[in-house]
Amino acid sequence: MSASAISAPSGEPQRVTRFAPSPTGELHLGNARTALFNLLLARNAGGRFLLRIEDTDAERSLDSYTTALMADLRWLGIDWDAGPDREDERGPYRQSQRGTLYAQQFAVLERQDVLYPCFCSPPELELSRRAQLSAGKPPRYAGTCRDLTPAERARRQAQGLAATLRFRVPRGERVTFVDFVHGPQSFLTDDIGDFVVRRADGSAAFFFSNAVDDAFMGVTQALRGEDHLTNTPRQLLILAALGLAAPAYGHVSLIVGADGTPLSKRHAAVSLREYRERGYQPLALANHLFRLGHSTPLHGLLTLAEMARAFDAAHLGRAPSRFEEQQLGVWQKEAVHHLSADAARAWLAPLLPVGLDERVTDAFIAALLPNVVLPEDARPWVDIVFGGPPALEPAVEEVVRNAGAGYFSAAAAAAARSGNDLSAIADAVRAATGRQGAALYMPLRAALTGRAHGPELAPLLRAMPAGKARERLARFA
RNA sequence: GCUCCCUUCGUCUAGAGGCCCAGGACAUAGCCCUCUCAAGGCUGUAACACGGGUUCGAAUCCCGUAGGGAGCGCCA
Repeated sequence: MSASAISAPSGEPQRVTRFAPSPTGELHLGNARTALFNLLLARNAGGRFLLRIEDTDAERSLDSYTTALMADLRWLGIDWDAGPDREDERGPYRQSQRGTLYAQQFAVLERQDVLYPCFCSPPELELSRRAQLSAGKPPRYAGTCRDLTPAERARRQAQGLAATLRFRVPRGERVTFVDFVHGPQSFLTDDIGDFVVRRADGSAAFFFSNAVDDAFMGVTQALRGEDHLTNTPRQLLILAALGLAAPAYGHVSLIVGADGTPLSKRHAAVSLREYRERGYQPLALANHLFRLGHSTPLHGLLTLAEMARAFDAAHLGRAPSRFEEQQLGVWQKEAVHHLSADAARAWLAPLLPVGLDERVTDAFIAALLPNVVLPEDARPWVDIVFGGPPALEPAVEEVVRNAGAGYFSAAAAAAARSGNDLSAIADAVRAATGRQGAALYMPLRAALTGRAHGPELAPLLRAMPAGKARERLARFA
């Protein structure tokens, strides 16, 4: 669905959402879901979706992560109206390139005296935090530099001490807002310590750059992880001091593992890359994510466009959602079964022997697709169908032994006559032995594949190179 | 420690005082179909964390308890 397929109700400002990752690692499930939800939230109202890279931490941010992030998002089917590779007048979309704007806004705040330089060193701050914690108190900034006189500030500056800029949080006030997922929220400013808005190296800190960018980029709805909920008052304070409009904030619960603890490598693969490499379909992942912490009356595999139409922020969950790979597997199976012939070929091609005839390839895939969830499920069948005669697994040894020589000589003869036509072979065996049902088919399956279970025999046989079937049947004659 | 968030079947969830001895989907069990598996059809098992209130009536409102999570960073 294109952004213009649904137009915003006239008179209402266009909805703008964003995904704002920091390029300090691989895109993981939680972030991918946040991105998806924001995309859907925008598209649902015919709005715009932005991608902003929060790379203010020069030490940890890597360009390669940004590139990978964008590739992962696109793989999932998420595309943005504006972003680092699609700049517009609200950009640039990399925070590392927005220093001028931040400097202007710092100046606005400095004029109001809501900012003050803090000369405390990281070790000092760490010490203070630890002391407070062990005294059973909240580890907040102690306010050491809050009320320095101009002379004291000048003296420290003269010593060459690098200063951060802190936000002077007012005392005794209450910050309220309506979280569009959780409802009304209220925080006391006395519980909030003065926080850093500009680092000693001059770069903008998260609370500041994130809030300012949302305002200047015209973001109307910021849907993010619940870990940001208690930080929201700080950002509201900044925006209020700047006289900028805040977006509506909504916080989705975190994704947890099967045991209810925060999702980690211990539970499952957490990066999108791993799922992609294991052969998961992007649509499978999107469908699972769509229903994780979000509910819809719709059943079955949905396209991104359908998800956008059905997305409803009112049905965003407040409780943490457990990520279970088994559930993802259900969507994966659905997605695989819905694969077009071309897509299925592309999906399984890496497993197939090179130089295979196109018709054989297609027959093989058609036979196998209903029985596989991941490419690895198809792997053994490549050998069974295209390799040498398969050894019998123990479960079917007796099936073959009990069939009797007449069974297989009839089968082999039919195979020689009619090629890999299952019904011709079955007819011949039926005529020769009088068998029917499982007694008729199981020895064929066993001799042909070595296994008791597998894809349907007729299509599988069509994929098998000529002569192979006859050879396999003849070996028990 | 302080502040905040959360708690309905195994899982994702519906539910905004009577429509709920709680509905759906997936998972799971049984049956049917069937050469096996898968698919499909039918049937079933299965949950309001706990304790107090308020009310004629509570999954829904209030208080508390327990458990889980987040934040309190010159990380985002």
